[in-house]
Parts: sequence; C-alpha cells; structure tokens
Amino acid sequence: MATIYEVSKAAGVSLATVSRVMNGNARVSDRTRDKVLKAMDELGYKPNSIAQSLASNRSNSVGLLVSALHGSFFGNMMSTVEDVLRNAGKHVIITAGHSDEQQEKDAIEFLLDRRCDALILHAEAVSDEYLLELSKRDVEVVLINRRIEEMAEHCFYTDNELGGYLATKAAIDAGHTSIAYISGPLFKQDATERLQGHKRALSEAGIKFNPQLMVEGGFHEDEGAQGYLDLVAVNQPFTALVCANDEMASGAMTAAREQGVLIPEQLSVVGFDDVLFARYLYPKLTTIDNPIQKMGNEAAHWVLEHVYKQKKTSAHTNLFAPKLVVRDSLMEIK
Amino acid sequence: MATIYEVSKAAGVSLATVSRVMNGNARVSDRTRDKVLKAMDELGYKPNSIAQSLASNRSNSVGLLVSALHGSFFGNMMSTVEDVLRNAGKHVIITAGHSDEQQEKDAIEFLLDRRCDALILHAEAVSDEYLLELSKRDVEVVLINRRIEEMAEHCFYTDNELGGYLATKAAIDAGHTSIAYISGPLFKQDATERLQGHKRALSEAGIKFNPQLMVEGGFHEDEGAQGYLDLVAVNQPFTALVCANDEMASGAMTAAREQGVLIPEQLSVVGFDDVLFARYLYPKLTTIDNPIQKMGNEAAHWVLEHVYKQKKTSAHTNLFAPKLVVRDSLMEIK
DNA sequence: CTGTTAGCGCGTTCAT
DNA sequence: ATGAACGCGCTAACAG
Repeated sequence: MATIYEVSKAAGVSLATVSRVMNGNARVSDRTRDKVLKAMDELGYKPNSIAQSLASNRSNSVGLLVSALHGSFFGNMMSTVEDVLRNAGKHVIITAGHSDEQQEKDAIEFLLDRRCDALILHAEAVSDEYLLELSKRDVEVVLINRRIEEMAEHCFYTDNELGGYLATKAAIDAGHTSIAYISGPLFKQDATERLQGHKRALSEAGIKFNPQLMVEGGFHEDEGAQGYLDLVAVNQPFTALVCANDEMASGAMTAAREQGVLIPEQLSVVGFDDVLFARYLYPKLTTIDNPIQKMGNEAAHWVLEHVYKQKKTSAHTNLFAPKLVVRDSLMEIK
Repeated sequence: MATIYEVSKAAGVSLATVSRVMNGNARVSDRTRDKVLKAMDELGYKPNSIAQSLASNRSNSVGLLVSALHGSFFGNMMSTVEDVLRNAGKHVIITAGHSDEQQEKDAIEFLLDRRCDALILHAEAVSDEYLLELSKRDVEVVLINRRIEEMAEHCFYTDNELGGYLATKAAIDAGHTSIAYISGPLFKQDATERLQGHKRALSEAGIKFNPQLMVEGGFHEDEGAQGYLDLVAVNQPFTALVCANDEMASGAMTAAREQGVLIPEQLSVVGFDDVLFARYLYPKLTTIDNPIQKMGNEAAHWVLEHVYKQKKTSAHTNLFAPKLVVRDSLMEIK
C-alpha cells in the first residue's frame, strides 16, 4: 500500500501538499494538483483511514444501537442509516442491546471505545439520566423512538398516541363498538402512549373504556396469543381486537384461528408498526405504519450535518406521524 | 481522555510497561502490574483503539457484506456474527450489496479502505475470479453460501442439492406424485443445485420430471405468485408445489388462495430457507431449514482463530446440512 | 523484568 | 502556493 510519502516523492512535492489536494482544504495550484492526482492514480494510492483518524481525531464512524439485528422491526432503519452514511464515506458499527440495560450499556461503551464520532441509539432499557450523562461527553448522541425533554432536538420519534388513536378509530369507523386491546408493557413509554390513543378514540366515539377488554402483553407473539385467550376468558364479547404491535397481532390471530374463529368475518384485528411480515400474514394485516425508516434517515442526515458539517438538505422533523395501512384483517360490521 | 503516557507517569513506570500490561504480552512483575492497573483505574484510562490500530497494523474490525440489511434472511446471521466478534472485542462493519455487482464491489472496496482485518462475504453478484483475486490481498476472506474450489477452506455453505431433495422428498413421502416446482434464477448456483435435488427426488421415486411443471422465478415474492399462475395456465394438474425459497412460496400461496384454492387441502406447498416469517404464514409453512446462522457462527469463529489467533474451539464444518421443518402447509394425500 | 527509541500514516501549524 | 517539522497514542524492537 502506497503511503502519502511515496505519492509526494513520485509527484515531486511535499507530503503536506498531497494532504492538501486530498482534503481540498487550502488552495493548491492546478499544475501541482494534477501532478499529485496523477501520482496517486499511478500508485493506486488509498489514504489510510486509520492514520487519518488518529491525526484528525475523527474516526468517521458512527455507532448504531438497535435492540436486535434480526427481527422485522429494525431492518429498514439499519438499511437506511447504513446507506446514507456510507454514501458519505462514514462507516456504521451496528450493535445489539437486546432490550437489556446492561447489554445496552456494554454496547454503548464498546462504541465509545471505538471512538465513534456520533451515536444513533434505539435504547429501550437505559435510563434518561444515563443518556443525558452520555450526551454531555464528546460524542453527539441522537435518539430514535424516544424523547427526552432536555435533548429534544436530538430525538426522533413517532407520535404513538396518534397511532394508537388511529388504530382504534379505524375499528370504530368500521362500525365496531366492542373493541378489545392488547397493550405493550406499560413501563414502556410507547406502550402507554398507544394505550392513551386507544382510549381517546373510544371516548370520542362515546364508547366507555372497559378494563376487562384490555390486557397487557410484552410486545411478543406468544403474549398476543395468550392475551387473546385471556380476553376470551372474561366472557365479554368483542368484534375487534387492536394490538399494540404486529407480533402480538399475529399471535392473537393464530390463537383465534385455532379456536375456530374466522378473521376478519368474526373478529377484526388491527396491528401496529407495519413490520415486514405484516403483509405475509393471513389475512394481510391492517396496521399502523410506524415510520421508523424515516426516523433512521433523519437521524443519519442529522449526524451528517451536525457532526460532519455537511450542508443542510432539508428541515428536520423530530416527530413523525404514523398512518393507517389498510389491508384485509379489519372488516366492516353492521 | 487519559493517554498511555499519563498512566505511565502516574504509575511511575515507562510507557512500554503500560502497554505490556494492557496486552498481557511480555511478563511484568506483579508489583508493577498492580501499580499500573491502579493508575489506569484512577485515571479512567481507555486505550485509544485507533492509535492501537495504527501502531499494530490491525484494525480489529471485520467487514461483513450481506445482500440486504432488512429482509428476513440475514438477520440471524448478522446477529450471530456481531455477537461472537464483539464478545472478542472486535467490531463489525456491516454493508449491503443489494445483489448487484457494482454495489458489492463498492462495498468491498469500502471495507478494504477501512482496513478490515477480515471480510465475511455473502456475495452473490461478483465473479469467482474477483473473489480469488481479493483473497490474494492482505485480508482474510471467508465466503458464506458460496463455494469456490480454490478457496474451499474459506467457504461455508449449505448442501443445496440435499435441501432441494428433502423438500421434494417430503412431498413424495406425503403421497404426492404431481409436483410442480418454482425455481430460483438459474444463473445462481444455489438455485440450480436445489433444482437438481428436486429432480433427484423425483427420479428416485420413479416420477418423470415434467418441464411444464417447472418455472423459473427470481427468489422474490411476486415471482412466486406469477409462477403459480403460469403453472396453472399450462393446465397440468398438480397437488404439491415446491418453491426454491420461502418468499416465492408465500407469493404462490397468496395467489392460489385468491383463486379459491385451499391450502393445504387442495394444494400442498413446501418452501426453502425457513426465514423468520415462515411460521407467520397461514398455513404455517413447511420448509427447509437453511442453517445460515450456523454458517455465520462458523465464519466468525474461523476469523477469530485464523486472523486473531484465538485457540481453536472446535472442528470446522464447511458444508452444512439442511433439514426439513414440518409445519402445516404440506398435507398427506391418498 | 523494564526503559528508550523509532516508527505507524497522516493533518496541521509555522515559515518561506 | 508550498515545504519542514511536530504530534496524534500506541506497539514493537532493542538494550540493559
């Protein structure tokens, strides 16, 4: 591998000049620039990014924390982030936190050790205080799917309340009045917000919220199945079931079908997130689009602008509006 | 951030000694080791991994190329690779090649520029020659889901022929004799191997391969749907449909159902890969487990041993055997 | 067992 | 506009 020194010799200039044409900083005469470019080309010169990092105190790498690399929820977001940043010559180190506080902290420490210039975090388990503390260090931190008042500008998140509202409203608009709800774990902010939206839709329609028609799950498929069975057990008939995410909707649908219930003829189901497999379900799931990939896009661009001083491409949105995705699992009722 | 120099001063030793205790290389007396450790602790010292890389000519990072970050196929593999390597203190740079030759080359160049110590590649579009050339550079290269004779030891792949055989054999064992097949794109090695397996199963059972009952798809869902329609159009009845991957199986199932065909009562379907959503399909898809996460695990351990000189944990397998996953989409016929 | 010294490849003053 | 020289933080000989 040719070094900058060899290039400078080949071009008959100093090594500082080579550095200048690489970075396009200071002004260099066209003649010498051409000489240098030619030498670089002939030697097949590639800058050593590690040496660049050491000298410039910039690693040109950004850390990305997600809950899990597999699963349907993060794929598009990771993809977007990787795409945007790599096109800018930055590299992305992806880590998984598995929704566990210690593992999230470990992952973040790891990224810090790697001297990431910025961190894009989908952190579910660590506290607000930890994140605030982190943001005071010398890395830029942006948060996905989470809002902390003190660093609001660094947060990109969905209007979960609106999403919850839209999901239940869709059922109401289809004529349903007995609507059950399987919630996410209520210690999570997004779960409680979605539930609030659910309640608002009910009350706007003059339907009284019935605690017996609500169960709390953990966002996993099996809890959707169990949730459905629990709801049936209380013996309060319902014609529509709104779930706080698609996994639980899938579990509930499977459980219902195993009981001989026809979907959507006898039971309408609405999910939340619109993950990849939502359209593979049978019937195809009516759900709420959670624009997580847009958040990833915004987060990546934010980093480009604020950390790498790229020029602003567009105004930033911090709050993203979910919307209803109509498919086949919700049916009109008379 | 404290540097190694500050630690050495605080501990009253030379900076080389600090380096030694960090790397555990040469022997250091317990007393001085303790002094150093104590100083590191008090200063909250963290080695600068970039400086380490520059000095040691090791980046401690390995590049991973997959076709796409989203989608169901790579999730578990990425997850395994990340997990294994991060636990060893290495970091993974994930890039996407989108099954496109130029994009794959770009991604690989990017990883090379980043001075990765090793490359784990799921490359679909670049040529064998390109990969062979690459392997002669100063990075270790390992291939997933691809076999190149000249670098066989660096290849981890599924026995696709066996997989194709098992899929069709399952249908035959269930009593089917008219079996249609939707293949993957035949310019891809895995697709042709699976097809060969299909044919072998047929011939072993004394069933003549009927070209009219075979269509070529591109591994995507819509091509599964179209493939089903094309198969029906030739007017040769079949009771089972084997698809070269789960996406196409899903598409075919949807298309069939839209025609009023009951699955599996009127049509049995078998997939391939056992991607995440296979069990979310209705009916749950009977398919072939493609042990891609095991390959990822092997690849990661291989890198640890051969590049980072970790001690061997177990013997390596290069060839992985797929197996049948029985669910609900394949039904016995009398 | 420990200290000295010379790079690793590049960015960045400060002169010229 | 260009060159010389220093420093980024660390590893790896080489001495002692």
